[in-house]
Amino acid sequence: MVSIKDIAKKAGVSVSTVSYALNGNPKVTEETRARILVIAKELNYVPNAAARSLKKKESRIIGVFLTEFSGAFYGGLLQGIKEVLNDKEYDLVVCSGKESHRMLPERIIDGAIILDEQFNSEELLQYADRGHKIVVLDRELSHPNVNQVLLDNKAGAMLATEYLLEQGHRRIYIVNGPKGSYDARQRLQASKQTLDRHPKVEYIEIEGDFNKSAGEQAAKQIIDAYTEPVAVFCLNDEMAIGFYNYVASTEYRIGEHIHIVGFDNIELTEYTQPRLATINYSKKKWGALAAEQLIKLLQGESVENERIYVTLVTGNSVGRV
Amino acid sequence: MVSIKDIAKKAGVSVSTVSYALNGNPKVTEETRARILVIAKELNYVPNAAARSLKKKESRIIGVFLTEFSGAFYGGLLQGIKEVLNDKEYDLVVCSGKESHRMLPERIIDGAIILDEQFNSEELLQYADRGHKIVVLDRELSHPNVNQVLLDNKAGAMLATEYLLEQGHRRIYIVNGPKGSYDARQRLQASKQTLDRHPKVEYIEIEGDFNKSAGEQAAKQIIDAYTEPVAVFCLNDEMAIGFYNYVASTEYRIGEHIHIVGFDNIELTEYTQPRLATINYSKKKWGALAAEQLIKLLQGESVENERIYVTLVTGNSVGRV
DNA sequence: TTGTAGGCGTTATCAG
DNA sequence: CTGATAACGCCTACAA
Repeated sequence: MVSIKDIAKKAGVSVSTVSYALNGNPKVTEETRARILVIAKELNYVPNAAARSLKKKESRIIGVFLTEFSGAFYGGLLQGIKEVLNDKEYDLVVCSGKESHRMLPERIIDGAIILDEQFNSEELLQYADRGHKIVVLDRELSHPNVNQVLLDNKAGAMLATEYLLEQGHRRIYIVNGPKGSYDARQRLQASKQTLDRHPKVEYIEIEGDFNKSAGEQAAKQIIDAYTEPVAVFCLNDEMAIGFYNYVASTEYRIGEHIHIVGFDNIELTEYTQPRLATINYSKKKWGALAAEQLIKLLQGESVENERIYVTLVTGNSVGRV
Repeated sequence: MVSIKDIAKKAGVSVSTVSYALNGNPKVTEETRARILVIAKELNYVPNAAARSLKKKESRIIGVFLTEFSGAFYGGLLQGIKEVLNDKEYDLVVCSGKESHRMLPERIIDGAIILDEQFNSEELLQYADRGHKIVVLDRELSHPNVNQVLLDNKAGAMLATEYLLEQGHRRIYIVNGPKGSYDARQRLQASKQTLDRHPKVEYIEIEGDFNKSAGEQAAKQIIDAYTEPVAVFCLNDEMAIGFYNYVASTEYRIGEHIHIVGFDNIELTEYTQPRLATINYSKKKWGALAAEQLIKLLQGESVENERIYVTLVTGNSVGRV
């Protein structure tokens, strides 16, 4: 392993001069600097991150914590994060699972972005107390070292629900997300609140977990009880896709017998027949904003919690009654 | 930041005793060890990864390099890698993009698993020359510090092609993958080779890039020229899904007018109507094997290149002619 | 059984 | 402008 010591020896200068030269410190002549850079390249020198971290107390790496590595959902989000970070000379790593939590306290990463309900808030607060900077995308958490960038779930759920009402639907199913999910809780609550203002509308809640199979289950349940056209608000698109798949194996038609609206506007919705109505927001912007907030925290700037706005995407999955 | 020094002071012992105690070195009494552990917990001590890495010359972190963060495809693979690594007390981070390549030479990670055609082989070989251990999943690369774990693309393509032939198809389209892809090249070659043994069979190659939109394009092209039932081998499932979506907007039916077989057996194929015939292999096993090989390399064991076997999954997307 | 001390590769503070 | 030198936090001979 070649270190600045080796370069110093070969160049006939001291290690400090090498260090200055490599870091572009103006203390050293442009001439010797150039000479040192040449030698460094010759020797294939690469700085040692551990040594630098140890000294500078930062790694310039940010960790994003996800529940699982699957999920086509994450692509845009991570892209948004990455672009902002790279721009600020930070690097990004994606982690999952309890084992990798250590990256934060052990200072392998300088900060964390959390989209993992399983990463519990108490643990996060402990890290925040120790001075680690964190941005959460999946919960409310108040701490000077923590910033929130949350979806405007309530607005989204309201838009979706009102869309169904406007189209004349009076019998509405809501397919819920998993118990622990902040997003699901918010969406459900806002949807119910909207529906409660329409006493004539009947609504039924069905359990779900944000996975395709839950959508299939819900579809089966609804179709088994089918008497007349109904509307369904799946609290995410993934379940809506499962719903579609189940319905496709029956004689019923989406947008005719069963009207459905989702949430997230995942890429796949473009390909569904008929197009799934859903709630859209920019995943990339979400990620980018989260990254920006984290960098501000790291720089000691004060930041306000942020909200990601959402819009309704209409589609033929919802017809008029 | 609390270090072993602080613990030593509070415990009235030397730093080395603390270090021994924390690392379970039998040199220290069980009694003092216990006392030190209590104090460490009290002070909320967490070891500093940079210092440890610097000294031990290892981080116990493995990096997986992917082309992009999206792709539902990667879930199982990463899960397989993660399980093996965690079992061996290694941690996993997922990286993407040129900026993160530095993690290897700077020794932030102890080794790398590559599934990213854009990470060019020359650069990889440089790292291998410097002693870094690498497992590649997407190319052939011969070097003592590099191990390959490749899919048996040829067997898969042969199985898929022969399946179409057995079902009586005599007019076959092959929708190709992107130019740079090793997998695509192998699959195409094996498929052609199989078809060449059947001079009566007509086959046409269509360009593609492994994305859904390419499948749609191919479907459009084939349907525009449609005269009689045809068969299609999409070199991956993603394109097959795009193909399905396009066909769904026409009056043609998969498995009746157009027969189609894919490759990868991604989760979504279960939900297609009719079920997509495809080539299956265990993504999890692939990842697990890659991780095992990498660990062996890191331990200085010699390893043979490995191959992941594949099987045919039949489906109603292919009918008899 | 415990303590002392040197060093891992860098950075940064001093003098020179 | 350049060079010694002392950290950073941890590990590990070797000495006591």
